[in-house]
Amino acid sequence: MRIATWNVNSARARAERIGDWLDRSDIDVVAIQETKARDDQFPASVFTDRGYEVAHHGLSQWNGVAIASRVGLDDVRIGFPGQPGYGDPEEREARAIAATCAGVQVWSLYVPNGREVDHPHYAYKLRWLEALREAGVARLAEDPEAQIAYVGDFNIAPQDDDVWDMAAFEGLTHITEPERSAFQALIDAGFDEVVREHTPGPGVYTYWDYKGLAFPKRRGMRIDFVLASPALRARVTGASIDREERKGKGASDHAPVIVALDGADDRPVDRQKK
DNA sequence: ATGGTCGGTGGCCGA
Repeated sequence: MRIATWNVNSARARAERIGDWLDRSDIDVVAIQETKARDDQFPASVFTDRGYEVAHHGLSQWNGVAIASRVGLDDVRIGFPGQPGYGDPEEREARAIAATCAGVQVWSLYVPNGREVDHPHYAYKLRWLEALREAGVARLAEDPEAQIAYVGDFNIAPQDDDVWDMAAFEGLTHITEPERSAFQALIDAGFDEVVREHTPGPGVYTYWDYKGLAFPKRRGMRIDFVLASPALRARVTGASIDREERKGKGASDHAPVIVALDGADDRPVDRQKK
């Protein structure tokens, strides 16, 4: 089984590219972030026309998350227990959706950006991550064998090598100690990050800004991850970052990130169709 | 080449 996560930066603007990517990528489950659509605007047919079930959660032109699966899509959940809102703690943004696909609970997560270190959005980001950790701890306490994948755009570069130039990020979000601690706390809670060991850096990224020819200049960031509970972590056989998808006109600023699990239809990641 | 990012929106904001 192959699970992917991809911040598409608008499902509508990216619909044709998403379809083309599905056609060539042999993906069983894909978690999508930043659909930038309400449910009534989401182009579900991109997925259903190709034999995927899809669940989408979008409240406005901001955020928006989805999961598509061709191996079953059960027990869809909107938001995680304790997920805070921005400003009004009761008003949750469309940043988390989950579904159980072939026995794996996949969470498509769009972690708040943080904007600036002294901005309220930054404190919100840290609150949001801590609440996610608490929800994960509670779930694993209930069922230590649960196969849970926390996947998506974490908007954190956990290591210095995860940005093209640390000096360029002085004073900015994504690389601060509290953000990195919040990410590490998820790992310490039992959700190991499984992509890096199969895609070692430096210079390996999942996001490149649209501005300033960042992609051709190889100025990127590694901010999209797959975190796996212990039972799921034991099944991971490989991972890859589809850097090709960042190329050309009409690309998202994020590349898809793919993880392979053991299973009857598994095949080596380095033999995947391009 | 006197510009040099997108997307959604509505006449700017968010990333």
